[in-house]
Amino acid sequence: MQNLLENLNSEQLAAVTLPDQSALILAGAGSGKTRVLTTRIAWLIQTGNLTPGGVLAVTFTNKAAREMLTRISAMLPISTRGMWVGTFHGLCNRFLRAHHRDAGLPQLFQILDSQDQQAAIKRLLKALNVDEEPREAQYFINAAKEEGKRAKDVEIGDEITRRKAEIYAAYDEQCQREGVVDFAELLLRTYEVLSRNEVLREHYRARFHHILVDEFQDTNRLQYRWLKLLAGPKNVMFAVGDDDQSIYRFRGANVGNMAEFERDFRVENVIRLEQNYRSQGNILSAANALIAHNKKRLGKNLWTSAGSGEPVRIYEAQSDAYEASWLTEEVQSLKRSGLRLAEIGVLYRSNAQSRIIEHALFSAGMPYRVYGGLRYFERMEIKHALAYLRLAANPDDDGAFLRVANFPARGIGARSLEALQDAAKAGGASLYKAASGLSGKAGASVAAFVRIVDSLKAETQQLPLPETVEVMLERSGLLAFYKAERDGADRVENLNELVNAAAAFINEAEEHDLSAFLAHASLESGENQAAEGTDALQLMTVHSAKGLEFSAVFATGLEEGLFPHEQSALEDDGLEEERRLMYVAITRARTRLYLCHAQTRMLHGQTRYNVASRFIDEIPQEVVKRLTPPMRSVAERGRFDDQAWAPAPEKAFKAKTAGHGFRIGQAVQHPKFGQGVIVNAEGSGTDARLQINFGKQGMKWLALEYAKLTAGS
DNA sequence: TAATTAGCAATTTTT
DNA sequence: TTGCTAATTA
Repeated sequence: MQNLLENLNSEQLAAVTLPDQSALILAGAGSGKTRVLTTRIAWLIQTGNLTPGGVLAVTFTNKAAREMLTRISAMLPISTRGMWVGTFHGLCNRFLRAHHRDAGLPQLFQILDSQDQQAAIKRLLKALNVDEEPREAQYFINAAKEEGKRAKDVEIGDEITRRKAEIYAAYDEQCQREGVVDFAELLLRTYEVLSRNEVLREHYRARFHHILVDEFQDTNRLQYRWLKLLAGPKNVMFAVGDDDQSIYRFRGANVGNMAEFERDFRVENVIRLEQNYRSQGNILSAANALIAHNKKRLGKNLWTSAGSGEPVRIYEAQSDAYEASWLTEEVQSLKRSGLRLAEIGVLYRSNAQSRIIEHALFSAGMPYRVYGGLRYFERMEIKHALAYLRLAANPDDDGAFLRVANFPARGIGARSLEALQDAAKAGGASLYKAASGLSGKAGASVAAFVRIVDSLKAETQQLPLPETVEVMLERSGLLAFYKAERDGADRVENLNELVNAAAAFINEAEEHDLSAFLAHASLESGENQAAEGTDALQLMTVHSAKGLEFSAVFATGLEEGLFPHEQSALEDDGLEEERRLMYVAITRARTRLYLCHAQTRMLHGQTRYNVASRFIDEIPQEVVKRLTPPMRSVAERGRFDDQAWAPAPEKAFKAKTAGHGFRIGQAVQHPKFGQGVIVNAEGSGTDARLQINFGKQGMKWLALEYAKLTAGS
């Protein structure tokens, strides 16, 4: 026991050893949050307060769940089998498999990931013959479900909402008919079962005496209600989170849950973990000063016992290309000084920004790895393979049927499928069932496909999972198809990898059947990119960097309009969320932090002229060091062009002037809006209008004749 | 049925 | 500018 609690600081210790009452732990970045969470579980068990089976611990990612289990196993000589540790979705899946009857689901229900859901919605809209944006409908449905609302519960304010609610109702019917559930449905269905079934509810309430939640600031309304329902009046909730790192509001995360939790659970103990074990002093000062600009906070200040360390470096580049090539050189010099590339993170606000950075890195022969984009189980060929497996498990899965009926091509065209869909609709049956009634030429090719599905189902019934996958790859013709393709080598490799994935799954998971594997594939989208053995620079968005840390961090593209993103200005509370995002970026760094911005940037095929992000100004001067002379205008820039800090220009900067003395890129002063940069110009003479980026004041079109503009400093 | 082309829009994305 | 979808053509 002494061992467990060794080396905890006093706040961590207090959190770990809290008495049996609900608590909120405000855990700052790098404050040992996971350690507290896992030690708390281990301590409860070791002191006899709790049996492993009484633990319910919820995370947002599979990675975090695995990490938690590993750490608990390392601390205690017990099996973690009986614990419920997992993601909200994973745990709900487990619950619904166990109680599928009560939930009104088939035993082998399938899980739709976002991609599958979108496809299902598209199919539905087509069948209903309504003209609606699938994305819109998907957003509407998920938002409603996350509010805990069924179609009938949606408040109908106007015609548009009424239409969407109708689509929602039809979508739910379709899912029910096909035996599939989407991500939000996993949660909502579980919530509904627990609400109406008192026996089950009491059973789980009696079982999970302690409920622990990680990343609590990211919970949505439904997840919070789910937790509340499960906790009941007696159980103990231990919620760990950081309101300053709440960056997923656009996905439904509701920071307000933290305050609500304090009230609902009459939390007496709000413990703040403010000692940071990651970053050096100046970096933390920058983070603290920045986030202090936010009004809606629970309040927290990070500190460290490490020294102040290096200053925060600010680099101003002439263009996005300069930024990228400077970054490349800087990384090279860091590498020479002994830093591993994997210890360096390059962060940006949006994925589009990676392109130019990649270009520079690639030209310099610098190994890098980009996170984000397609993941293993999201790849097209894997989706196809999974569709065959889904049909083997449940032939009535229309989504899977449509996906692969004619892939590889076997003469089932759009017309055949339409005929089939009509027949299915008329008979109220699945496509698979309707297929036997089809006659003529179309009937023959469809029948051939049905035979493939049937033989797959029959042959794999008794086979172990990896062999099932192998048989499927052969029988479906997928392997043969990609082998014949010119550039199919990667896809063939990915498909073969699926056999390994199945083998790995039966080694690790408790259940070995096909539908468990399919659920796994839906819930765990897999690695972001095949891990390379080589040491590589890490490129990612700030969002995907959350939870990670690097010795050195480059935060790039810190410009008004980009970061904070211009779209955020339209959203309520948008700027504060952008600032939290910046806070996340800063707190990823251990010893060295670079903040970079460029004066011009190619965006959507046009050169944009940007001023530095306000977030840079919100960092105290005492902790920063400017690597470039503070430059105010493009006009002045020439003087610095040949200085050592500037890499060789790739191409001359283009600026146009319309005969009135002002030119694009020039800094100007306006009596009301202050300093800005001319971004665009139109007309000439008395018609001349200038578009000026005033940073905080926004982008404005001003008539030259009336605007009292003077050249800026 | 497949392949080409025009048009369009363009944050962030744990499951 | 890019990458995706929808419409058009061989």
